[in-house]
Amino acid sequence: MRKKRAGLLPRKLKRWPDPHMQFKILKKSAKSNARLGILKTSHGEVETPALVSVATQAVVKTLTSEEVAETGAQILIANTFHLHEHPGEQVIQKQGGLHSFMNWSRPLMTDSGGFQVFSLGFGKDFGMGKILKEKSADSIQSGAQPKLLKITEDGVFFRSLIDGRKLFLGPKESMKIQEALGADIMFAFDECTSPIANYEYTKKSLERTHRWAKLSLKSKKSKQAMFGIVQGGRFKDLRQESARFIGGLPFDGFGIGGEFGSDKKEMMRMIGWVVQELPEEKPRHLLGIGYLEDIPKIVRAGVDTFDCIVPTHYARHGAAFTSAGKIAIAKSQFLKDKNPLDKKCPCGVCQSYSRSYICHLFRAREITGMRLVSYHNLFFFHSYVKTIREDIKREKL
RNA sequence: GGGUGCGUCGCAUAGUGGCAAUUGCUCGAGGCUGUAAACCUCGCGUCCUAAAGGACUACGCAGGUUCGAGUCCUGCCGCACCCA
Repeated sequence: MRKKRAGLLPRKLKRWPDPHMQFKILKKSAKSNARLGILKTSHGEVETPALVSVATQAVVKTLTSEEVAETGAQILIANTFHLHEHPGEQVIQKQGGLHSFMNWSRPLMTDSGGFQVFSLGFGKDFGMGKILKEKSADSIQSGAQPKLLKITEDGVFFRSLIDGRKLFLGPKESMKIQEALGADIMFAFDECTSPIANYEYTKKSLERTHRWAKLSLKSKKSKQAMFGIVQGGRFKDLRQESARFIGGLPFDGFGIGGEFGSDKKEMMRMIGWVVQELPEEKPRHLLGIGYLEDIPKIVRAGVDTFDCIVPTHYARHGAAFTSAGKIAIAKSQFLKDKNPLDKKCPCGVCQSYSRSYICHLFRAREITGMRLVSYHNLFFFHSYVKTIREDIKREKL
């Protein structure tokens, strides 16, 4: 089946590229689809399953790269759209590429800008994310365009967030930028669809994303690895079609993107449809999912890597994750609390700072409060994922 | 001693006849999943109500004018500035 599909590809795409990346599955769980693996890149190895920390603007917000490394981060993901705007890929290229620019010598990914097609488009128009939180009467019909973007067959016209100038990003442009940035793993340019997009819209978008996937592969000149992205929204046949199509292209791994319906069960079903169709031996990256409670589920579903803004984004909004649950550290009750954020946590923040102090920093709007919680949350998440890797090793998951 | 100006919900402000009263901050509650996010939404006189809504009390204090006063008038108190 897959071979047949591959036969439909243009001849140029038939040969697998020779990227500086390898994926090895060390162990498959007998209890679930979970796998223990190792992702090798020229900047080092990533033990999977792994949480990819988000460094959109070539920084994990509030932290230095050294600090990020201390939290147990193995790999980061930066963003093509944002870095193209700010400071521009040429600047980064002249500084020796993203690794050198941000002083991060471990593996790096770059997202393609496809998520911004959604977040700055329909996501913004309707004030919703890629998981529907409450029922919506709105629906995105085939042929609809977001207010501030124009989606064409060749790519997307954006408005700069900084000065309003027009920016164009398509598969070729995204590849060129990602090659200038020089991450170990790039993502194909896609359109992340909205949870209120109807079947027709999602299908048309999917076909476009598939064309873009081929063009992304075709435009690639470097030895960087590239992951294709599966779309198809909440529609089973589209998800499967997309997984088969993208899975049949000579990518080095696969991203599972797009909307994830309106509840966790639906999301897990959707991931299941896709994983079933993807080539077993290649890494699977789940894009932008990673609430703490999601992590064991997605790992059991067969996801190898996943990125999520939650540890850092929530940290800046005063939410600290602990073994006893999430706490809103800025609440006045914590001013009296001598304990660390988490008594069981061995991280540097929990060894040295009290809830009282961190609470004070938040209430006084001191940026160090955000730094301390970001560091702790990342440490906490990475430690948690490590226990999951151990669980797979010990056949507990 | 004389003159001028000002006193509004914890703080700061808007408000020159229809006002439970603007806005910001503080405070409180909620939200955030490939980061337009050190952000956003909501609440913030008291009481009743699930809510719609209702009742009461309020713009330094005391009087007055008026159908109606935070707004106009008189006196007092306090603060600031100017002149002696």
